[in-house]
Amino acid sequence: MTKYHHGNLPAELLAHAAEMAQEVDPGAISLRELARRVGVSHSAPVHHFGTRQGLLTALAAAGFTSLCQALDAQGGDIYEMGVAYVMWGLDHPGHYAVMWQPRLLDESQTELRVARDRAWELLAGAVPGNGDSGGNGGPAAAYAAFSLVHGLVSIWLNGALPLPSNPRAIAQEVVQQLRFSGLGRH
Amino acid sequence: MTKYHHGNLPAELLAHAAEMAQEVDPGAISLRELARRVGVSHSAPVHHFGTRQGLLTALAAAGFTSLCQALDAQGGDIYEMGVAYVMWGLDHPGHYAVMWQPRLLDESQTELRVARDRAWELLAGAVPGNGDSGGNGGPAAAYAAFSLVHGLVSIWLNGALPLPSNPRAIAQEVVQQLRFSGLGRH
DNA sequence: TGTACATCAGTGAACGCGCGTTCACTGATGTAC
DNA sequence: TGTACATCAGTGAACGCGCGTTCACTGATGTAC
Repeated sequence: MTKYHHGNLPAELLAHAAEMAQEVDPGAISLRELARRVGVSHSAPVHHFGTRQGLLTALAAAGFTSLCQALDAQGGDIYEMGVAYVMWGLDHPGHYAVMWQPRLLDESQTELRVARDRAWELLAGAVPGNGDSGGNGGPAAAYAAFSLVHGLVSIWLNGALPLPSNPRAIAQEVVQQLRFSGLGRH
Repeated sequence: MTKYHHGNLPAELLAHAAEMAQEVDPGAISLRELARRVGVSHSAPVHHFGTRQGLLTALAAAGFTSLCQALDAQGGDIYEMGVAYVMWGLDHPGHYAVMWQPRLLDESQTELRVARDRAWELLAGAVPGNGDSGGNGGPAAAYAAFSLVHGLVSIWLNGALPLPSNPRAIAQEVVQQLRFSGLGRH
């Protein structure tokens, strides 16, 4: 059953790391506890990720890649992307806890920077008036959109406010509270 | 110079704890490092706060109390309160890092719950249609307002986006992006 | 089909360290009389 | 003014623990010939 060569250990380590990051402060994740959970020697995570920071960085990069897929599927509609962003965050609490925390991450990792930049382009690019075409939205619209969805996810994931039973419905209403210049109500 | 009885040690400990919380992940704050910085024995913080969690809870409670003062000074205007909230957060990064993280805190501390509830009432009470008077805003307006300001502070404090040189001006614009039912543009 | 060898994945012992918490203590302050 | 005593603030030694990282290693796999 337990093979010496696991075959997919890095992926399984990341999956368990995500689980841990959702239980405790991500800064408190330890490589040894991770190894224990996966049932592998404590040096195995080191072998694949080098350091604690390396692990968190890989987790964040994987998160951004997955988030991009979710955003891409929305066809560029700013409101639907907003809702998709929130729902993705709720579905990936462990990844989310680490993604927007540069202090925990190794910025020299290309994979992280690429995936994060891509996600940011998708988000900011969907804000009216924020693209290359110029417009009247200005940077404030992009700040507002990102703050709104990031804030909502953070509040719910941190437990600052209790997670309601119908988060999607509320997320939809909340996103509607943004007035984008030049856009009517959705 | 160094008196045995310090006179104001708890306050000084909290001040240094706030400094530390702004440098590192708040989950990584240690009582011993705090004591070292203040130049006091490592049991002194224990004497005053009991545990690590007790220290963080006291820090959060002090933050909420201070935040309430800042919000109170805005005369109930929702837009000005939003800006004041953001600016308070930027001015108190250490407190803020801990305030909306119930996982780190001891919820049995009455002082924390009282101060936090008070802050929440001030915020939610200022949202149009969210008071006892009923109205058309609904809970989504309150969610949106809180998400927006909390998100903006988080983004800037975490370094997810660089802090601009004129945060207040941007915060003002960002808050204006909210459309509150029954309220015209400010 | 078989052998030699390189490469990769995972192990487990060892290191030094900082931590939270406990405990009996001492120094300082204040109050009763 | 002086003495006794209670209370509070802060000390420092000691405990056991889990951690990140290093290192030489072994087991498994695959490839060249």
